Amino acid sequence: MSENMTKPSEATTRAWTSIMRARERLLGAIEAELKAAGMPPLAWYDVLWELARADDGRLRPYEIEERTLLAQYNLSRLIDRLEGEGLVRREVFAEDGRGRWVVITEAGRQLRERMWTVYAKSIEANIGCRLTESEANSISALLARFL
Amino acid sequence: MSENMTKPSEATTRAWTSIMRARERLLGAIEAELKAAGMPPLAWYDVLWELARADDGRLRPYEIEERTLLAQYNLSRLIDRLEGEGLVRREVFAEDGRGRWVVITEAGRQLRERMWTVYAKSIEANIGCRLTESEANSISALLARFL
DNA sequence: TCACAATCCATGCAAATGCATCTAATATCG
DNA sequence: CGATATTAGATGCATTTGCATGGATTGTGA
Repeated sequence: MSENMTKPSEATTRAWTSIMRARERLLGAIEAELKAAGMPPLAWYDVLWELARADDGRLRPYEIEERTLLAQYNLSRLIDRLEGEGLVRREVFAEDGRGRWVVITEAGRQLRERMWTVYAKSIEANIGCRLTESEANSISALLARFL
Repeated sequence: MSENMTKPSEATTRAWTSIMRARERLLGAIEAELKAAGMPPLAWYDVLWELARADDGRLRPYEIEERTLLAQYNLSRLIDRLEGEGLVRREVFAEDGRGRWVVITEAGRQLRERMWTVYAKSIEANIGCRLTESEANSISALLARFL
């Protein structure tokens, strides 16, 4: 707990507010485009994507949690909604009676793909077209410090 | 509306997820430290800070909205809460009967300062100490493309 | 000037979130 | 083994958000 008491530099503070604001703006734009296309929120995509690329299309809730950074209680209820829409289903996890599998359904895979057609265009229109490849790489390399 | 149909590159997509995740992690850490110190959420800070540095310590709601990127209806109710705590007060805006002033109080200024002592430490501990000055500058320069 | 549109902010209601806690099952340790 | 702690996930409740719309005022164009 021995913290460094040094105050952040101007540059550090600007970096922080840039991260906050860029995310704000970009997420706002992208979510708006998804919504305009009649698609559900981005968090649905994140979960469906993690499931779709997992072995057998299934993960434990805590695994989804780690991969998406969703809070446990939020994920639990997001899965409720996804299940209600028939996009995933919960199955028993035999090796541990406390655990569950969350399995993506065919409808879930299809929705994810349809979301991706919109999402991809959005990412390109809001982000890709404003960065060179090397700039994009710089961003992910620099921000990797925080992951 | 003629959109570029090109799909985003790998690098672009990674840049986007880096932004989302870095913000997630950093905000989580910083909000947790504020809360641990008994402080209100970061959004309160943002509003108080914009007011504190504005002329006469006051702004119109729509000005706060622009500066903080808060949604209009969220800001309206955030101001309710701030007002309830005596941190700001609303005053009439004589030139336009639709408008309002939001004025920071002395208690508001003091709270902002106390929050800053915690917030600054958090920014340094989570961000500053992981970046050189030039890296921090690179981040803000690159992300400025989106602002 | 008068009808109509636009702007500023507030608010009712439904949905999502945060927090604390609960249940059920498993792990640990005497 | 038995008591206790820990883990996985769900949930009740209060707060916050999102969406649509409302009320009040100002701008605009015939």
